[in-house]
Amino acid sequence: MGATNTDNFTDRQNQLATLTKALGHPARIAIIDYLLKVDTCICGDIVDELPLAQATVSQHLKELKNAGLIKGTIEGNSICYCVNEKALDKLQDYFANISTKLEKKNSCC
Amino acid sequence: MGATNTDNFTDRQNQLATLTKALGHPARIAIIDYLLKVDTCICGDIVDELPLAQATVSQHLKELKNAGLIKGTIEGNSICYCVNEKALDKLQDYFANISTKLEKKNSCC
DNA sequence: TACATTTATCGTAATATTGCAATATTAAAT
DNA sequence: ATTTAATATTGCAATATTACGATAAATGTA
Repeated sequence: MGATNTDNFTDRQNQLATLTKALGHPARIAIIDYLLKVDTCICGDIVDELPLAQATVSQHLKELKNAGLIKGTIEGNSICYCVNEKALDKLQDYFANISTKLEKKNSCC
Repeated sequence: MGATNTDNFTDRQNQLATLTKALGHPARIAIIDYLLKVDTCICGDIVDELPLAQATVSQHLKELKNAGLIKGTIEGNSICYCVNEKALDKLQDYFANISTKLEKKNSCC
């Protein structure tokens, strides 16, 4: 074990879990923060911004990319990482939907 | 290592990471789905709903509770689990905020 | 061509997560 | 008091994650 059982859940559930899991680390929240803050997405500076070694940051970027939350394009010598709007929109939809459901609900606890 | 370095990130970043991490498993998404779907939150049935053993479900519930995403109140013999609106509101705010930031942004990748 | 810069990958150690059977705990019901 | 039920906890094995140094790969520059 240690491996997540995905077979018995819906695609939607697995997809949402993939996205939220990818965000489930302060370094990766910080990366998203940074990408939203800077105008240009010239991104070697992510490493300088974060309190982690270059190899570790690269790993976190890879996870965000695998989950589809960011995309990277080669820009000469370096790489330009940007947030992927579509993935973040999915998450926004999910939580917005939850909020509307909660409004209609009578809280019982 | 294997332990997340939280010291060098902001409280906000750590809090958001805690919340998203707790949602980062299909079983836990499924639990939230279920809690939002049912009217009454009598909740021993979560175990019946999920394709996992009772011990495993209990563990997932514990993680959601630790993260503050759900709360459980003793209801006689059993326990009533409900979503915690406040925590979900925080997440909604986070993603809504991202969306407004993205609208103002010129996408570069 | 040689060198510097940037990013990715490999190897490895420490720790965390996932999952379940078995067992414990707690409260209701008999 | 016993028994039954619902949940939680423990113990354990398999796997995943986190972090970093070292190294590789790729590209730009002297």
